[in-house]
Amino acid sequence: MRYSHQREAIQKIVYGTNAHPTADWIFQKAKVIIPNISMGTVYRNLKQLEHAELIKSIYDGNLARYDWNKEPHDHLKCKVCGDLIDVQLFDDSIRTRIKKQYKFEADDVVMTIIGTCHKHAK
Amino acid sequence: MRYSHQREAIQKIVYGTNAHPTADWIFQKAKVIIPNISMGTVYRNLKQLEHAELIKSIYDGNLARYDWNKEPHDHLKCKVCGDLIDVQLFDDSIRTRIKKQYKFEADDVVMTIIGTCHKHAK
DNA sequence: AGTAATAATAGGAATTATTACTACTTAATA
DNA sequence: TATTAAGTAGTAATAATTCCTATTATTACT
Repeated sequence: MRYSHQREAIQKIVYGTNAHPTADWIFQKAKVIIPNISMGTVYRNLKQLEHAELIKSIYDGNLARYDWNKEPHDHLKCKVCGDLIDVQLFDDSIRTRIKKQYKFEADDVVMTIIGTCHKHAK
Repeated sequence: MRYSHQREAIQKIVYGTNAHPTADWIFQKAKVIIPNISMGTVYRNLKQLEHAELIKSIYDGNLARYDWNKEPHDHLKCKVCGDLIDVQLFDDSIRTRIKKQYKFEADDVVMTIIGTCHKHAK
């Protein structure tokens, strides 16, 4: 993977937020630095960065979001404000359990807990 | 919600398979029964059935799938054959734990385990 | 049974997220 | 510094889903 100004900017944008940004959000930020950057460049580089394991992609419903946090972790999704909050719920023991119980070789556990975050407590 | 021939057909199709069908799969099946049914009708009714809690929707990556199984359950997604397998991994204790630990009111736990199913064991 | 009110439909256009294509540009390196 | 192949901008294409509108069908009320 050859260096590019565009990819460096995109990586810095993802690394600079905890907001689990979408491709479009990243595109808007990138335009400030590189005014004529195109959406295709954003998608291509996000895919490359993911492939190089420099970022992770997560699905929020039918929308892709990106995360600099490469450690296995889960998300609390607040249905009021839409926030995605990083949490650490399960350790590696889940993989062994799944393997034993279902004869399934687990690579990745993708978990999202949908509910209401503390900001909207009544 | 008023009766319609179309909705009845769509519900029966979802109830008649364990394949976690997509909207388009359901559309193809529905056309056999109602040749000039339209995609909009399929989507509208799937949404209504979900709202009436007669079916559940699940996201497989960025693609919506539908499930007659309304009990809380999780999915093993095989990355080789694409199959989604229903499993029961966690009980209600997870909700209490999430509430205590993160002050988050959990409604639904959406979990997908990505890996390789027993059919492709080497 | 006949009719009025309105939910639901078919068909197609519009939208949204994402990918593909292509001629031009730029980073790596010999 | 000249070569070459990866990367880019700009735009067209695709896929999934939603929206729109004139027409149809179900239900409620005579």
